[in-house]
Amino acid sequence: MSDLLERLRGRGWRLTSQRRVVAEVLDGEHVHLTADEVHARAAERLPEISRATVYNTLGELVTLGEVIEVSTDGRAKRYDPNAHRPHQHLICTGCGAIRDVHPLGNPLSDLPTEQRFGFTVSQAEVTYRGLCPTCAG
Amino acid sequence: MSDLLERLRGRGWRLTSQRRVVAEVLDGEHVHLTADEVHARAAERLPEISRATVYNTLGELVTLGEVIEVSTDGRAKRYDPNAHRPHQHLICTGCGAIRDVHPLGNPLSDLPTEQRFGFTVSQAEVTYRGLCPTCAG
DNA sequence: TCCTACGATGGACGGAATCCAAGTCAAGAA
DNA sequence: TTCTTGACTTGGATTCCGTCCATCGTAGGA
Repeated sequence: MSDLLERLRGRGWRLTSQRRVVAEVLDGEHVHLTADEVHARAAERLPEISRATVYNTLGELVTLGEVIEVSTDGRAKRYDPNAHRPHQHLICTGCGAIRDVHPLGNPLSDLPTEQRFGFTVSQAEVTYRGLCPTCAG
Repeated sequence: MSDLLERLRGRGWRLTSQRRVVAEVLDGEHVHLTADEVHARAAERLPEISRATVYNTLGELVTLGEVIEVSTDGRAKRYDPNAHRPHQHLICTGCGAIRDVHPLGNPLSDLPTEQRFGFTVSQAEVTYRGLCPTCAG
């Protein structure tokens, strides 16, 4: 993600301090932050950044394919900067911790044609759930 | 799901008219309703049922394992009464339509031990996305 | 340096879900 | 059958998450 800003500039992005800070927050963290968490971390460096701008920027990054939006539960969406390596997620049902995981095979190929009902299926998202070592005690 | 009410009674549920109506709505519909849709259908039979009661009852049914909660996107959760047959979901990214699907194999077995990071993994949920025949035009 | 269109701001707004205090009632007890 | 009680329901307030919008500011080209 280090050359993210260069790539964005190449796509005609106006490089504002707000966008730079949001991109840096995502770059530095290999976790899965909510929009509000991104806003909080961004505000440490740029105190007057608004929530609307964070939402706008995250939405743009998702549209550009630089960040993946993960809605694991009914709560706040999380933003995953690891967009260029296909992966799935493993979530602890105790504490909510999220890990990127790489299952075997391609989940998409497990859905036979007669189970697609005429849909043009383009994506398969797998969420594994269980207890992490800490929560399992 | 026909003997659902009997099972619930056996678990010490107080059998109120509201709970009966919510269970019947889910029983009769083999689709994936939102809480508000359940409330609307329930209100046809029991006009004064409140939204809070519908939320309470749905939450209890989920806790008891009689209904599955599906949070597909950032929208309203959907409630799937088909809880006793393992299945996955195929969602149209255009109109939001949901279908139950049965992929080959067991998704859980695709996650090798070294990718479990000490977690006790108990569930794998697969969401396929694509365009339905109507939206693909 | 100036211009201007694109981006930022923050407060209002909206949908979804939860919370809470007060009222109601299912079902066991007598 | 009636009584009693605690579980259940109610609906309005509240929270949470996210979007919208009119206005202001500024990045970057001329």
